[in-house]
Amino acid sequence: MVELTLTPVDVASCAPVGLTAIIERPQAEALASLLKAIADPTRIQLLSLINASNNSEACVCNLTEPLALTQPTVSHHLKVLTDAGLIEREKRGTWVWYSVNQDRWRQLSKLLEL
Amino acid sequence: MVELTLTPVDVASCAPVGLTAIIERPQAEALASLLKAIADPTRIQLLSLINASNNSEACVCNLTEPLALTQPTVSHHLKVLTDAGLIEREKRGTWVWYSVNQDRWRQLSKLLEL
DNA sequence: GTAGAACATAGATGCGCGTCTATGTAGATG
DNA sequence: CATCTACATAGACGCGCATCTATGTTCTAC
Repeated sequence: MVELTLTPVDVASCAPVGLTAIIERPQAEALASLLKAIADPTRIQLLSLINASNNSEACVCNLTEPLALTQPTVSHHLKVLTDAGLIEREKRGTWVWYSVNQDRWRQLSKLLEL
Repeated sequence: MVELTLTPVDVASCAPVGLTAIIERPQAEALASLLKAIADPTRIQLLSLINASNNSEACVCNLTEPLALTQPTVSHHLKVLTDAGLIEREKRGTWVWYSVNQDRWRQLSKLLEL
């Protein structure tokens, strides 16, 4: 199964100056891939849960219960977000800690400007 | 076929203050629906084409050729964007003119803040 | 080395969505 | 009224994706 062909997407080339100029197909597909990674209710809740956690980071075991999902499903969504460069993964011992990539988030905001 | 259950999505209740606080399921679904409407390369190109047109508006016949898609397909995408409240529809004679809803766009930017 | 815990991966399933062709509707023109 | 044009709607098809169960991998502890 092909997850995301761009891992992570080259945000800098997604669009010249937001949505004001004409966007060619490759850049449109890159931006769409990035948005598609966020356009899921479970992943939106994951992002908010990570941000609301202590030190703005969380491990998988802290995320399964509030979402009432199985561990593999949560791992899958975290992988989608990681591949898109929206969150970062850090293994410390047995646990894996995820945190939001704020730089990438700011880049996305600029791409959606009018 | 169920297009979008929220038409248009109630953006004001999508999230309290962006993605900093915990987002409950209904708000996450509303925000996801809105993002899903944009997370398609064809619709991103449509938005950029409309913005780059004279007076920032365009009719369907001006959008089919640059995208190399059939007219029903373009109409379908414009309906998705219209249902999401991201563009507005105005019929003048035989032509239908579409323009970007800038207020809604600004609302979306705020919802994605960290 | 063995056992258990935390997480990832593989494979299957069912639904959603992007695109098409075919057809319907509304406005302009004669 | 008849015809043409611009656009919308209906239905079908094939791919993508969100979720699950089952299993593999890695680290810790004894």
